[in-house]
Amino acid sequence: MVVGTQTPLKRIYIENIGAHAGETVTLQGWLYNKRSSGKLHFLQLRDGTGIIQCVVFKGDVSPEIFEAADKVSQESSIQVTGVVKEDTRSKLGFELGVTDFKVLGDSVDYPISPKEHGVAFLMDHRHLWLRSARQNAIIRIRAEIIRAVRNYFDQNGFTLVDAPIFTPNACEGTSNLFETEYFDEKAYLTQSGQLYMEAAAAAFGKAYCFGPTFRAEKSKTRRHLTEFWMVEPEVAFMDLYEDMDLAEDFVCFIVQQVLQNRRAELEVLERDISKLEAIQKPFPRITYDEAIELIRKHGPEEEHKNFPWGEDFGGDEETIISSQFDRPVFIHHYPTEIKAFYMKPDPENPKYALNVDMIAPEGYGEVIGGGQREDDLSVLVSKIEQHGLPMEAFNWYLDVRKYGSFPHAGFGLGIERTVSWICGLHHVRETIPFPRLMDRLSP
RNA sequence: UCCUCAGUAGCUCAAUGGCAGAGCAUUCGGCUGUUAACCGAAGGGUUGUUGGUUCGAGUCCAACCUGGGGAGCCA
Repeated sequence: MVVGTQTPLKRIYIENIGAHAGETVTLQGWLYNKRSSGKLHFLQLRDGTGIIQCVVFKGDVSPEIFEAADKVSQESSIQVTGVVKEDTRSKLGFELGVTDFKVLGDSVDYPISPKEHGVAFLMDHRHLWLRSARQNAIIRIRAEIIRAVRNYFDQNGFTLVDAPIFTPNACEGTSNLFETEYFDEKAYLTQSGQLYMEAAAAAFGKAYCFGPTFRAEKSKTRRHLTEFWMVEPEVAFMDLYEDMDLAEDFVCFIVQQVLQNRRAELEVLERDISKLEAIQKPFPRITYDEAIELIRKHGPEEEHKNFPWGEDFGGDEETIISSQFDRPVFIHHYPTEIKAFYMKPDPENPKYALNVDMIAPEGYGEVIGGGQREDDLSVLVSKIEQHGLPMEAFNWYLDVRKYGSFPHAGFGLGIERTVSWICGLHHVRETIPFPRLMDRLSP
């Protein structure tokens, strides 16, 4: 603050307005919208923590200030001083009776008007779109979910072990990776930190990583981004069933934290809160075979009646399964052959893997994928050979089995799909501040 | 990669093969309680590109470009 003789302004944020009723305060922010009525101007001021109506009455301010309030344009940055008044007509419960007003920064021809816009236009202006009440609510809920993720693991004995973004090889050999130059060799952007977490589990017992991951798939659906964030816990001496216990406890915690701390934002999004309040332990657990039966029994199309065993589920099938439950559902024991090489086959029936997916309710699809890892060195070596993967790239990974192998399990939770589900959104592109899609690299 | 729909004012959209339109935004004027305020006026157009059919094309045909929705792939 400037040291001087001027009266210091009492600057506050809109979210704290209730504590200042009757006081003269100063707000700084942007003009969200304006309505005018001859001798009255109603300025909707947005400061990032909320929106408040500021009433400029011609009789209360100088002609210059009244004129300035008349001319101010949408999204100009402004400073407003006035008296905080309780007012039942306001959604916030308070208004500001303006005594002083000035424009800090002009805004000429702001492109996003109060009326409707198309998705492409809004995505081109994503940097401005984030100012809108709805996008603001989504990103605040995303931040709350991420806080809950970190708090859960930090408070339950996990150590944060960051996985690298540059990786030397196509880790799982299943999906397309982004390739980049790394001095004189090729590197790939990580698709998962899991293999590194397995090494971390041997060092820390309980470990997790949280960061961006990348997939170069040409997927063009509401559930896919090329850059997305994943949290991946891995625990030594944990089996598949304890893995499911952990996942359901974790997801319940996230939902509870959002319900507790971001209710106002859920209301902005008109989210059905009762659907979230239903997210309680235990979650139903069904096998892949049982899931197939559900699809054949409840699928609306003819092709569902004959859904073949051995095929992975698409978005359609996931929706059919999730519609049978009011909370997330675990599907475990998929056919070993359709799962990644590191999944451990069930010793009692090696045709099935000790893996698990968690399908979110309301058709939001897979939010978690995980399971128990192959811990037998020789089995893992032959799996790598079967999948045609380069053995030398996995030498370090095999060391985890070579030096004191141990049963272990973990999972990965996709942040954007979780945000999409909890917010009740149609598309994951709104769940991340600056989405990266097949056909979108900017802004 | 495939299927499908669309592209007209800054934005969202109209216009039977026959004069290029509206709402919002912008500018000007009016209004002491507005809630996507309202009322009046003004400015704003190479109808995605190229070619074709036709007396005449925003409209019909072909190719291409861009975008939306979906599938596949994938998480």
